Amino acid sequence: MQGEKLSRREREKLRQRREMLAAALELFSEKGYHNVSMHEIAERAEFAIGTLYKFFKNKEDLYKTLIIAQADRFHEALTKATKEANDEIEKLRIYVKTKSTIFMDNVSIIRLYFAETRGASFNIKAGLDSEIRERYSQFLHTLASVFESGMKRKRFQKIAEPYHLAVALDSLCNAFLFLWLEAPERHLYPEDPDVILNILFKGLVDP
Amino acid sequence: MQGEKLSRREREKLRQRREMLAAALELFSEKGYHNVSMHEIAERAEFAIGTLYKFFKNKEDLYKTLIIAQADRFHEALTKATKEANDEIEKLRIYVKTKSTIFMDNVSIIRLYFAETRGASFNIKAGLDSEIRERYSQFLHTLASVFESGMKRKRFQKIAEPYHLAVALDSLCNAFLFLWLEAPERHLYPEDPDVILNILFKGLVDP
Amino acid sequence: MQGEKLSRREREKLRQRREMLAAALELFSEKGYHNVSMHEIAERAEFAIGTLYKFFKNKEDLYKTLIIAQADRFHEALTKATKEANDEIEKLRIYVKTKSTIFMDNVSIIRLYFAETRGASFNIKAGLDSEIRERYSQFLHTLASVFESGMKRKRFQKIAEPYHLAVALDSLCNAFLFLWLEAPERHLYPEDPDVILNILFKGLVDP
Amino acid sequence: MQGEKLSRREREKLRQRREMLAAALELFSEKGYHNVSMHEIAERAEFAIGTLYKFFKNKEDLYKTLIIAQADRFHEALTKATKEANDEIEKLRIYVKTKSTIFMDNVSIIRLYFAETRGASFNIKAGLDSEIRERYSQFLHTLASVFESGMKRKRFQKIAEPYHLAVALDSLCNAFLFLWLEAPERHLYPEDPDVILNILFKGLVDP
DNA sequence: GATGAATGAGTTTTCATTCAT
DNA sequence: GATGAATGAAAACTCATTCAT
Repeated sequence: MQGEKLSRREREKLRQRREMLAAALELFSEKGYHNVSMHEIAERAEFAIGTLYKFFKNKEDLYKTLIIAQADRFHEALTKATKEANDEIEKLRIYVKTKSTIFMDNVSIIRLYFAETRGASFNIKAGLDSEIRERYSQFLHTLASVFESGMKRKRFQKIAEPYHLAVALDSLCNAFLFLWLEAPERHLYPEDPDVILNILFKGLVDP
Repeated sequence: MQGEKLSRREREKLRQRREMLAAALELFSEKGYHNVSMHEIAERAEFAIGTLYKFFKNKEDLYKTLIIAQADRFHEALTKATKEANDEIEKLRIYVKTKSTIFMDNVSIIRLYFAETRGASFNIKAGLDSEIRERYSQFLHTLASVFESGMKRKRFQKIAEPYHLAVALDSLCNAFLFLWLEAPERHLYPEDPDVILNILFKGLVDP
Repeated sequence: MQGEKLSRREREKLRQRREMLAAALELFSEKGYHNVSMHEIAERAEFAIGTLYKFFKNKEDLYKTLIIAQADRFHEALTKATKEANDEIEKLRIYVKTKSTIFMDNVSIIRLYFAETRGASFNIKAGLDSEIRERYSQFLHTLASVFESGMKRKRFQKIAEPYHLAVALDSLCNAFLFLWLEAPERHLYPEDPDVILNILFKGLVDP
Repeated sequence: MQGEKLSRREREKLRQRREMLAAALELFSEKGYHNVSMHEIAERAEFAIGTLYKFFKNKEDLYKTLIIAQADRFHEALTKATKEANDEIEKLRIYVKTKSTIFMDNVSIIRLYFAETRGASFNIKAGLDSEIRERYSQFLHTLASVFESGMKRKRFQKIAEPYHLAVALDSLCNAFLFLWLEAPERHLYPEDPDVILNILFKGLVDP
């Protein structure tokens, strides 16, 4: 993408930044925003506290950068997932599978992410909320377009607005993934995306 | 239930307690647990800080009391809602309507509640989590029994486990309610519970 | 002493006061001045906090009253002890014995007392120090008079000022009693007052 | 002992630490542990409160450090004093003189020290007590050995156990020094160690 | 006269942030 | 450019004391 070559200096900087973000991610997801100190992060990243502040203007900035980076990573992967197949039904199946995998592999970040999108954010003033939600909404539109094209191609019935269906599918995924998160032994979700899709695809009430 | 009359003293105490909880609720939901100080709560409630500590032994106790009281209130109302009609479909419709009403009328509490049940509830030391989730799970079983009896009575198809259907319905409600919360002007949800129920009732894919 | 009859009202008051002082003594000697709250004292004495303040104008006053009352009790008993025999040597022996008994029977008060007379009093501003020390000094004069009369009657050599000898004897008693207090099993003081008196009576160095 | 040169940084640190301890010592001995706040100490030492906490992890740590450092200093000086002469009587004379000098030069510390070794040392949670007393007891054994060797060399009569004589001598010193402390104008102790030694050396009662 | 609810000043401690070296 | 010592605002919580009932 970025065709320009980076100088050694710049590459070094990027590496440092990544290390700081990695340390911060570990700590925030282990203990939560308010229970992690900047000193702790600096120490874990093996930088001086002053250096940390050279890269991020304050704790909130660091946190925001982190969350947005992760959210982008997830949305990108999910967007890509909806491009994988030609058939819309298959697209949705891949989407659910991909989402499950991301979720399982990033449990701690996911918790942070939901704290931001759902919970009473500690952060209202900072506007992290809106930025994250904006991106989330953009992603939902991508997902909605799958439903839309499916309807055009008569693969799906018009039971609801495409955007609403996107909302519905995503919320079902989250709900079942959380179910699994809280009691992995009882709810063996991730192995079968069809549990979720069935609910959406089949009618509960006889037509 | 409580047949005994309360003395004036006791009634006064209860009123004070309610005022403190109300002030705390406002502040917590505005700014989040960690960004609210006990002094702030005391001031908003128009009591001295010492008085606040007479009623709640510490900040966590106050928070926990608040969350659990509200959760119980909601679960009770929702449980009652599922008893209102005889027909299962009608039960679900009433459920969705009731949930919407509660949601709209208690936006700030709802935010707090979700921070606890969904978000990285690092907010507060362990314990509240599990207590709240336990109650939530109990409620889901109540909701599941509606699906179960509906299946027995052939009103519903067996497209998924009753408990999973309960999870699905509740998560759909939450998702659409949040949608409305974030942009009330665009998504006119609450007027029509059938948007949600349609998704569940009708099949997206032709059988 | 006080010939005047006390009314029932007054007797009742005195009883209450005594109960408060008793509760305070227990608590102060268990946990120390700063680790006891007025509420605790009121509760232990089974009075309301307001009633406690009717009797003592503040915490310091209560403490002061308590310490002085106890000191007086001890000084009185010790003064009486020096009157018991005719012979000065015997007087001293009785003094040491009495002091031991008092010490053993009132260990916790003694600790408080020494905190006041020796330690860095928390209380310098209040002048408890000086009041207690004044009484202590008065008592030492009483003890000194035993040495003085013993010298006049040629029972004692004039190895030092009578007052200095009083200081010496009392400090020896305290030292050995503390020795016992800290390790009762190793230093079997109280059984033998002569250990102390020997040191005073016999010369360490050959004349 | 410490052959290594300290860097400027380290020397600076040590100086700061000393200043903090000096400020703390002044305040503690003026007003007692519980009547001194960490803010007060920081202010007197002319550091920010946070800096104080960089050096001592909490108030108790600061206090403990202070007391033990001083106690060690005194015990060292006194132990050295008992090695100065060959003759035991002379050793004791030097001991008394040294103790007087220390006492006079360190009145405020001495007050604190006695609060800890004698007074109801409720001041501070357990632990300091025993550590200080242990060291004191060790020192008494050193002093006792002077008496013991004096007895072996027939310089002293066996009027009591060496350890008891050590206790006696030390308590006599303390008693007379406190006498002077309270009323320097009346009791001109420090000029003449023989007042104390006479009491020990000469018999009060004719043999 | 007794009561105990209410008060709020004061305490210890933490931690984000700055800036001289 | 990196460092980390120094800062001090702010938080949770306690408790002596008052005063309306």
